[in-house]
Amino acid sequence: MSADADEQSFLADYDPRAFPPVAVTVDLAVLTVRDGQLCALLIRRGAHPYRGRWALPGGFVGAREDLDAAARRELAEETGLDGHAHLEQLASYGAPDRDPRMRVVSVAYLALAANLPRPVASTDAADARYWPVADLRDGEHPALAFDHDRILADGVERARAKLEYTSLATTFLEEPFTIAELRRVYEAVWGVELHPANFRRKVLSTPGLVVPTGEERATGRGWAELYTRGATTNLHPALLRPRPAA
Amino acid sequence: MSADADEQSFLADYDPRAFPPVAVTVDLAVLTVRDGQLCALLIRRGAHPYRGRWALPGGFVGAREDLDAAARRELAEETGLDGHAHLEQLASYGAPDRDPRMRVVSVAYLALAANLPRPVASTDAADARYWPVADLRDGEHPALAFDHDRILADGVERARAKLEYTSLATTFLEEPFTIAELRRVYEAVWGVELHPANFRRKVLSTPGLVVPTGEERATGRGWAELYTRGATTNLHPALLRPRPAA
DNA sequence: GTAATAGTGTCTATAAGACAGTATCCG
DNA sequence: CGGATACTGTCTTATAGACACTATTAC
Repeated sequence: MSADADEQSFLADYDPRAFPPVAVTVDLAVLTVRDGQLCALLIRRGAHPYRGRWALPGGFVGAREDLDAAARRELAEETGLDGHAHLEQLASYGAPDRDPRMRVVSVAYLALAANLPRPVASTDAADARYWPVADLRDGEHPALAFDHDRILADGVERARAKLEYTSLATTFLEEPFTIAELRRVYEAVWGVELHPANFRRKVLSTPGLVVPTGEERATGRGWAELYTRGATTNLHPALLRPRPAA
Repeated sequence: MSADADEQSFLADYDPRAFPPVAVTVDLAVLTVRDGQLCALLIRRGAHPYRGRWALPGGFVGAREDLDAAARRELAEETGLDGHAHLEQLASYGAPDRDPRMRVVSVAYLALAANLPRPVASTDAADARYWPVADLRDGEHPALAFDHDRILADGVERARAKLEYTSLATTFLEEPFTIAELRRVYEAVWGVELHPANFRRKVLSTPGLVVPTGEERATGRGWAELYTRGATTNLHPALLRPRPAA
């Protein structure tokens, strides 16, 4: 009741046996674009609970490990990522019953990477592959384990939103890339068709977004100029996705 | 090494004594606008560590308590908030040494509320008051306890960004309010001056953002029309803050 | 009167949506 | 040839920034 009741609860925390056991994990929503579709890396669980169900990759946070470091370690373990991928914290999920075994608070991360050849089904899981998120949404495949449907949905929405005002779309591509390839990333992530001419004008009129290499690449028909990522990370004004009618 | 090494680590978690003790807390960045300044609610710590330092309000997450529920409970305890305040998860902070006593992972929340008369210095802390965030930034006052400077800075930036594309600014005001009062919220949060005429046009041209009551209020000089919050929560197009030069 | 504020109207620059049109290549 | 793609250019509309102007009130 006194002014340091707050402190007493902290002191209670100080005794390892005085507070309820909680595990802290990181879960990863790893997104990439494959064959024109936004895909998420999923792991098939080999044991209970949710045995046989697909789940986001993730794992325990080490005793003296930073949250970001744990996410980076898991990303490397699950994808064998060598190049630079984007990694950012997404949100935390801690419903008391989200894991039937014990109280688990999961700090979810969002990772964006260029098309990865091998899903690395070796290390930690029974199976691993990239699933188109559109298929998962349609209920065509069973729901994910735990609350991972929700986490993945939040991650996809974060990625969709960030394409509007950042240069993150370029992290889905290997350098160098063409303007049309960049446009197809936007189209895959947003699930819409964009006007090629207007998209091109918008991208090239944003200083420092992409840097022309001077090279060209033979595409399906014709030749397309090649670009690398520029220094600009924030888009002003934004490249807004088409709204579902006004 | 086998396909369920992942599972083994989960089973290890299942034994409460087999994983390192971690405490999960919620910390609140409670923002309000007082006297034209964006202010944050801070609590003066009455005990070690960081005794006497100002800190964000927060506390332990109950054994079977959801994260959001813990944040709502703490907000009610610390502010005595009766009316509707906005509350959303901000991010999680889990550097291994952020609390000298033990491993603590804090899930931070951002709360926005209308001007609150009494800081409620009674319940949990030695002292409590609203501090203008501009003063804290200038280093005019000592740094906050733990990593709360960082959390508060992240919360302020989140609030600033969300004013651009949501109707959240209205949660800083009691109804009914004038367009000028709403503008002063934007000016306080962003720390800039806005053009009154253009701001008015923008707000009134966004359908459903504010609803005229038909009443008027005597202001300093003259009469101003009164409005209440509308149903629109997302602003399209956004009300972008002035950028520090192009 | 002056100073400050609420509110209206207008001009201009910018940017986006729509679309015409050329050049190139594949089949 | 038709069809698809890379790329250029133009027209229209919507919006934001800047600013002129009136009305009202406090002092």
